[in-house]
Amino acid sequence: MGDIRENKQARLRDFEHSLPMGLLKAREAAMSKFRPMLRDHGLTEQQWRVIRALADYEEIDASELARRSFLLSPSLTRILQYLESRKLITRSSDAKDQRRSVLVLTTKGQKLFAEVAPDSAAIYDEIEAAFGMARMTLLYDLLEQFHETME
Amino acid sequence: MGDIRENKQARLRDFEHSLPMGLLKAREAAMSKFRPMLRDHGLTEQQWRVIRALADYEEIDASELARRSFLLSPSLTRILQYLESRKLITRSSDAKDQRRSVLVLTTKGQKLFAEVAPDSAAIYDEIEAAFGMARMTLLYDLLEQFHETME
DNA sequence: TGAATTAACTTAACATGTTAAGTATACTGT
DNA sequence: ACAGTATACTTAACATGTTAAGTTAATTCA
Repeated sequence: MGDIRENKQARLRDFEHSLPMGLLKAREAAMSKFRPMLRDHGLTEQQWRVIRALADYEEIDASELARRSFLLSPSLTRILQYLESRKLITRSSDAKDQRRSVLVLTTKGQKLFAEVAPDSAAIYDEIEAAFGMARMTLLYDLLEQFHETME
Repeated sequence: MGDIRENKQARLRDFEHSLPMGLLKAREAAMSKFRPMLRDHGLTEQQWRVIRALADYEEIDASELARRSFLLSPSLTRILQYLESRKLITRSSDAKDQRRSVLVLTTKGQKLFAEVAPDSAAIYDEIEAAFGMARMTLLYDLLEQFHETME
């Protein structure tokens, strides 16, 4: 029972150093690297998540898009309205199920994606280089394990 | 160069499995355990962060409170107005520096803290038991390292 | 087959996140 | 002393988070 270990456990009891706070701070640290770049492209991080998900699929319905971009449907509804107003996406209703909307990136949307993607990748590369691939994958694995444990 | 490792690296390139998304999902998984309890007590997670920080200090000014609760000042301003309207805190201005407000938990606020704290601790215990102390501290350490690397 | 239920959104209401601008007080150097 | 600057908030404006309720279309099953 070393003091070091006891101190670590004690710190995790201190809410400023709790796991939820650690997750929040780590994410904020990461996103602060991306936000200025996205801002220069006129996008929020959530709008970029949607565009990125749309770029991966020819067609995708709103439910699937919400899952993949990890947004709640009310948020997604608003974002899709905005992206449609900027003519970055088009919506149509699924012929086989009129409840579903099918979203597609317009040419303009694809163009924007092509512009932002390299900048995004460059920042990701920097982060990876600074933190190291080994710790990066270890951290990601732990996050996934944690997520699974919480289910 | 095992395939397993290459796959992991490839997955981290897939934004749905990127580190920022992993951080977001892990945090959401954790907070979803706390939110219903906080809701029963009539608090949001941010309001609870503020109350918790206030409970740790006799007196604290808004800047320090923002740092400790990890909130931006505009958010904190609104939250303090709300908590004051519920008579959970009082504000006064620092005699030595009129720019600063000094926040203090009222008796009602202390009472609420005393009610919520055990429920919060219980949930934290469950999470700790489920995920294990070893992985918990490892994950937290990695998060701190990541945070430091990003500075 | 048609009333009840479910699914896929959308709207509403309120709280917070984020950036920029505004206000009042303190400090700094001449 | 005082003009200039910095600090500590506060306000504003817009976007998203979160929960609840509403709407329309599909599905179920008596």
